[in-house]
Amino acid sequence: MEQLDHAFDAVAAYFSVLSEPTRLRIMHAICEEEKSVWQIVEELGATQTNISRHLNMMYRGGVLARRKQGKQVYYRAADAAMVQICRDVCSRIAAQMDEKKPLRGDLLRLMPRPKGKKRAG
Amino acid sequence: MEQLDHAFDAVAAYFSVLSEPTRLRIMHAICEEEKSVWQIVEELGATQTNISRHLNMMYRGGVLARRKQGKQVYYRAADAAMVQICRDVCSRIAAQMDEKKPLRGDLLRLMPRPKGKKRAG
DNA sequence: TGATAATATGCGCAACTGTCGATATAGTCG
DNA sequence: CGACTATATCGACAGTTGCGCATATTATCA
Repeated sequence: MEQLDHAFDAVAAYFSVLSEPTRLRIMHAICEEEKSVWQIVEELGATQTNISRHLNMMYRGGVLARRKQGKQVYYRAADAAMVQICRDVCSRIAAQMDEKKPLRGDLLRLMPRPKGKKRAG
Repeated sequence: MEQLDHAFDAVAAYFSVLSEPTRLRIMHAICEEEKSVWQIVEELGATQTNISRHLNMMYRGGVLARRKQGKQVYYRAADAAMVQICRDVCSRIAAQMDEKKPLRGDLLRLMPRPKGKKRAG
């Protein structure tokens, strides 16, 4: 029955991708629209080496998709449901937190939805 | 604007709790009903030291709740929504996986719901 | 072809994390 | 109180991870 180990490992690996502040900032930066590596580097104020490594890890982990155009590589969220899961976690943390904490408001503003896309209705 | 750092740190910390196979096995073991530390130790075949440490970490991280009864301490999922997030992630991973892989079926069977509780029809 | 820009990678280091054995604490029973 | 059980914590160690520097790779342009 310990074949389930592989399943737990896979889930843990997936959560691991999201368990790092820099990678969450990346998700936050590109969840609305795809951006090039350098755009992300400037927006986050981090080193190119570091961002590039995180982006590649997230890509291999199935969290990000990428597109090559000329010299640039554009990254975007691979899966809208994944971004939604991030929002859900933000809601959970905010929920068990004092309403007056500014952190609570910040949490609820993370990972905004793309603006161009309208839901039917 | 870098006050958001705290928000990202908080979310990363939350995901970190779920980014470890042993802790996911614990979630799987107790998501249906609360269990004592020793029950979990036996079910997972791990050392008491290790399980106890993980349980405490998950408790402090807000993922588990606990109840003391005599000598035993019973742990349970603190938040049904959290368990649902685990299921969502399982679904996501399974979705981008070959249907014939047995791992896919395993993923979809993780974190079963409590049997006794019925939703309003 | 060479020069330049955008991105990825090898190496080393410091910090963190999961694990274990041993032990400490808390609760129950006699 | 002491003996016993259930759980938590301490100290150490190996493996992992995030980071920066330097460098390699890929693509465009002259």
